[in-house]
Amino acid sequence: MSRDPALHDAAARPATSTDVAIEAGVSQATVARTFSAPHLVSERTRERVNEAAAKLGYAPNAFARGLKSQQSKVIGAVVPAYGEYWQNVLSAVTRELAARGRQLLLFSFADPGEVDDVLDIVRQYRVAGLLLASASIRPDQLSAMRRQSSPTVAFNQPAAAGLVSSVSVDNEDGCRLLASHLVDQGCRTAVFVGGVASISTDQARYRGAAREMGDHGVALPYIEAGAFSYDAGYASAERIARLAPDAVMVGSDEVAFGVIDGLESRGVRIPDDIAVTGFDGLPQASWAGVDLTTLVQPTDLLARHAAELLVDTASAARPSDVTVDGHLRIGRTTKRTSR
Amino acid sequence: MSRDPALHDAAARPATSTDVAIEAGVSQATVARTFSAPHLVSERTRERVNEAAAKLGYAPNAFARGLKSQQSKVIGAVVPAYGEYWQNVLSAVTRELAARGRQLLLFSFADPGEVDDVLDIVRQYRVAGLLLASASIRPDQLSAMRRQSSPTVAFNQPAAAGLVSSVSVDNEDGCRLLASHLVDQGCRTAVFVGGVASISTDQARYRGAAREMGDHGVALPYIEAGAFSYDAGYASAERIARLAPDAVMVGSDEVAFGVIDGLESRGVRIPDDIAVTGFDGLPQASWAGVDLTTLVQPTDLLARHAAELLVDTASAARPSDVTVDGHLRIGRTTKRTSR
DNA sequence: TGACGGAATGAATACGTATTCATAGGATGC
DNA sequence: GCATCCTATGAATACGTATTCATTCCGTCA
Repeated sequence: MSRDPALHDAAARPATSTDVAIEAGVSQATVARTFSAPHLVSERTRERVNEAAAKLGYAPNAFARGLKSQQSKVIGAVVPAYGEYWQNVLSAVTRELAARGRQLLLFSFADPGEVDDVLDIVRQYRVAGLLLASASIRPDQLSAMRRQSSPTVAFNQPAAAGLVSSVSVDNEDGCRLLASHLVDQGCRTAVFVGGVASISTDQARYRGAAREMGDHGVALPYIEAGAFSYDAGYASAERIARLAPDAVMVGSDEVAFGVIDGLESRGVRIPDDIAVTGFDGLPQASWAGVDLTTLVQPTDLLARHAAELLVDTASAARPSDVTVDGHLRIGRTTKRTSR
Repeated sequence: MSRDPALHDAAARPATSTDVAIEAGVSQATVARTFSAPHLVSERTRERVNEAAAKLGYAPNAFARGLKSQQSKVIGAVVPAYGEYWQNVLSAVTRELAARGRQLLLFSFADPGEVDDVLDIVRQYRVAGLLLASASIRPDQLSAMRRQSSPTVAFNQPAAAGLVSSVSVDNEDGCRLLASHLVDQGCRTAVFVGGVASISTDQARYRGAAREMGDHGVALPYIEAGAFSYDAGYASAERIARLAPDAVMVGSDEVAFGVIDGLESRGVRIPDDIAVTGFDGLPQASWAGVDLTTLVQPTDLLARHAAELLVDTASAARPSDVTVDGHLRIGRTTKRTSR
C-alpha cells in the first residue's frame, strides 16, 4: 500500500484540473485560471493550488487546452528529409521559437510528391503558424495553405512572395557579388552548376550570376547537377572538367563540396586550374580543410525574422516579405596564388 | 456573394465532422467512423461522406481526436539546440517516424539547465512516445519521465540503460577499434580529447580507447575540450601540440574537425606529425577535403531501432536496450605515408 | 416461418480545459 | 447608510471527436 504520491499518480491516469481542484478545495475553474490567467486568482488561493498541483504531479493537458481555446503554441514546419542546409535552418528556427515559448511540430517529406499528403496531415493539427522550408513546394500548394488563418512563412522561396509571408536572402545579389569577385580574380570563362533547375531559388541565383558575368563579357552556361547533394555535385565534375572553365559557380555549398572533391579526384587543382564558389555559407565551408569561397547567409537573422512572423498572428492577414543581404566569404578555393 | 466553397470555408472556422454530417445527410458518428474506422461504414455511405468532406475542405481536428481517444500520433523529442551530430540523428529519426505515420514534436534546449523546464512542457503534450536525444539529461530526469506510460527512448546515452529504453552504438568497442588501428600504424604515444568529461558517452569512449591502448603499453592522457564543438576542438590544439603525441583520438567528429584545423594552423602536419581519429562518422568525414579516420555510427539503423521502440507501445512497460556495432573508416588522417 | 445474428447507423455521452455568467463580499463614493 | 463598483470565486457550458448503447434492417438457419 504505497502512499508515495508520485508512484500513485503514475499507475493511474494523469491528474486533471478537477483532481487538483478537489485536493486544493477549490473549483476546477479556479485551477484552470491559476494556470492560464494567474492574475485572476488571489495570492493565497494560487499558492494552495500550486501546492496541490505539485503534489499530484499535474500538468495541463495541451489537447484539451488547444481544443477549448482554439489555438496552440505549436508551430508546424514542412521540411525536406534530406539536406545539410535545411538541417541548419531547422536548428536555427527551433532555437528562435524555443526562446519564444513555441514548439516545433515537424513534418518531413523525402520526395516532393509527398508534399500534398503532408500538407493534408498538417491541416489536422491546428498549428499556430506554419513554416514552409523547402523550395520544392509548389505555388498552388502555398496558396492553398494561405487560407489558413494562421501565419504562414516560406523560407528562402522567392516564388512565394505575395502568396504568403517569406523570408529570404538576396539570392540574385549574392551571386552577383560572387561573380564580381571571380571577375576580379581574372576569370574569363565560367560555368554555373545548379541543383534543380525548376527551383526558384536556383533560378534566381543563376540569374544574378549570369547577369554580372555578362556585364563583363563572360558567358555562363548552366549545368544541372540534378539534386542539392554532395553526390550530385561529385558526379557533375566530369561534365565540368570537360568544359575546363576558369571558374565554376555552384548554386549551393553542399553541391560545391561534391564538385570540389569530384574535380580533385580527376586531378584538377583548385583554385589554380579551376576556381570554385558555393552559396549558403554552411559552417563546414569555413573549415580550414575546405575553406570555400561562398555567400554566407545570415541564418540566425533569417531564422529570427521567420520566428517573429510566425509568432505574430497579425502577419497572417498581411503577408510581408523580408529580404536580407548575405556577405561574401573569400576562401582558398578562389585565391589564385599566381596567374 | 461568393459561392466558391473553398473561399467560403476559409472565411469561417474550419469545417467540423458535424458540418460534414449535415452536408452528407448522415450522423456525426458516421463521419467520425469514416475517418477513424472506415471498415464500419458501408461503401456507399463512405463515398458520400468523403465527397462532402472534400467539398467542405474538412480535416479532422487532431486536438479533439487526441483528447477523446487519449492518444496521439505525435512523438516528442528533447534535443540540444546545437551540434552537428544531433542534427543528423534528428534528420534520420524524423524520416523513420514519418514513414510510420508519426510526427515529431521538437523540444529544444540550449543549456542543460533548461532541461527541467523543457520536460515540464513535454508533459503537457500527451505524446505517444518520447525521444531523449542528448547525453546531458541526468539519470534522475530520465527516471522521472519513465513514469509516463508511453515509450521513452534514450538515444546514445549508455547511462540510461535500465531506466528507459535505449539505443546506442557500442562506444567502448568502437574506440577499441580506433585505438587498435593506431597501434597498428605504429603509434607509441597518444592523447584523448573528450568533449565534456561528465557525459557518459564521453566516458565510455575514453574507457574503450584507454583500455586498448593500455593493452599495448601506450598511456592515454585525457584532455577535455569543454564542448562538443568545432571551436572547442580548435582551441584545444594548443594543449595537444604541446604534448606532441604520435596520435590524438578525438571523442567526436565535430571536435576532431576543429582539432585538425587547429593543429594545421600551428604548422602540424597530419598525419605525418600527428595522426587524428574522430568518432561518429558524420557525412563530412568522408569528404575528400577532410577524409577523417573515424568510427562510423550506423545512424539510419540506430534511428530505425529508435523509431520502432517509440511506436511500439508495449516497449513502455518493458524497456529494452539496443546496442549496435559501428564500423571503422580509415581516411587520410591516419595514413602514414612513411615511418 | 420464426428466431437469431450480423451489419450499418444514429443518439447520447465523455474526454479536460477555458470561458461566460452569476454570486458573494468588501471597499468606496456620496 | 445606501447605492455602486471591483475582486474572487463557483456553476455551467462548449470545444470536436470517439465510442458505447440502442435500433433497424436483412439475410440465414433450423
